[in-house]
Amino acid sequence: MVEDVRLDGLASRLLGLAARHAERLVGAELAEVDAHRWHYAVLATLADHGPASQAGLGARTGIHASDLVGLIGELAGRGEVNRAPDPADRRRNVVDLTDAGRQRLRRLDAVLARAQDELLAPLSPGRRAELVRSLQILVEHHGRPEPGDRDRLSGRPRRTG
Amino acid sequence: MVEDVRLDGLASRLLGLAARHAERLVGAELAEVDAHRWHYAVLATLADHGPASQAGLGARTGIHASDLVGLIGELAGRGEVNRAPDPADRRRNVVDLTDAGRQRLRRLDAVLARAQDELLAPLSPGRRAELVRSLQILVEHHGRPEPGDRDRLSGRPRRTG
DNA sequence: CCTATGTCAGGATAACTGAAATCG
DNA sequence: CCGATTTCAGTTGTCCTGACATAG
Repeated sequence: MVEDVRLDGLASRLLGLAARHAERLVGAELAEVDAHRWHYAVLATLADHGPASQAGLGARTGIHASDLVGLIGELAGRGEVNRAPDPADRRRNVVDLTDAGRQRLRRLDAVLARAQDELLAPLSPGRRAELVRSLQILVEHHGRPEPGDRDRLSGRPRRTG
Repeated sequence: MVEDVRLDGLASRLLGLAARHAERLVGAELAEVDAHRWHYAVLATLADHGPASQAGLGARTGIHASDLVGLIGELAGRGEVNRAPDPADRRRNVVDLTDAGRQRLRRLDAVLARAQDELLAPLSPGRRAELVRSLQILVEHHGRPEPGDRDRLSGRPRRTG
């Protein structure tokens, strides 16, 4: 007799709301040190898996190839990564962490840890672990979105309609 | 020894990924019956709480007032809701479900239930309940975003940089 | 006078599409 | 010739701001 209200028990809606809170929180804390989620994703991936092509980074981070171009450009401009053509396959760029990048990552690791803690504050440690586990199961099960896997049908609201 | 990979255990990231999957899935299924998440949110809210002003609907659904204008217009155009000026407070519109709207909501309830089931398929019933509970705790704890509560600092990547 | 509501026009951003140039 | 990679230009959807008219 707790729920006769449809929206408040909808898993998909709760996921969206919680994700929005998380993105705001993390985005705000990263902005304070002049960073962005994507910056962290790239730096962390390079640290955890070593040098990679942009295509490789895209596959691991989920960041679209076309967005990676400018993103890597920014990080390279800050001297946090190195971008150089791959001698072995000259279509590719090899992207690698610099020392400055490693240093920055340590800073961002701390910021991220704080943000996660703030985000999960109302949950007990057991619940936090369970939540992370369930989310991992979900994203693994549904895999990465294949290109062209969008809604193929119309029916969205239009402001001009 | 399971995780030396930073991104894969990040709650904020997992929430974002899972939410994206959920939105795609629900969006695709709703599109098949020519509907949108927002349509369902409004119809369900009216069914659960009775007639409301647009401001009231915005508060309950989280849909922005400026987006509600066109949205209610669409639903009214389909004959699923009724929009009429409130005699008691002539700034307001009273929005109410029509019979067609109630009928459509029953259809959408079924579609949503199917989508939730697909979304949560890899989780046991116990895990599903736990997940929903944890998400509810999170969104309640973090409340609704107050107006003007955005990131006030710069530092996001720009394509033109 | 000040606030609430509905409405309109438009901005910011994340995620995406499409296509071109280059190379394997 | 086909496919992968990087790059550029542009689109879409969601959420949001700012301004305004009207009403309490």
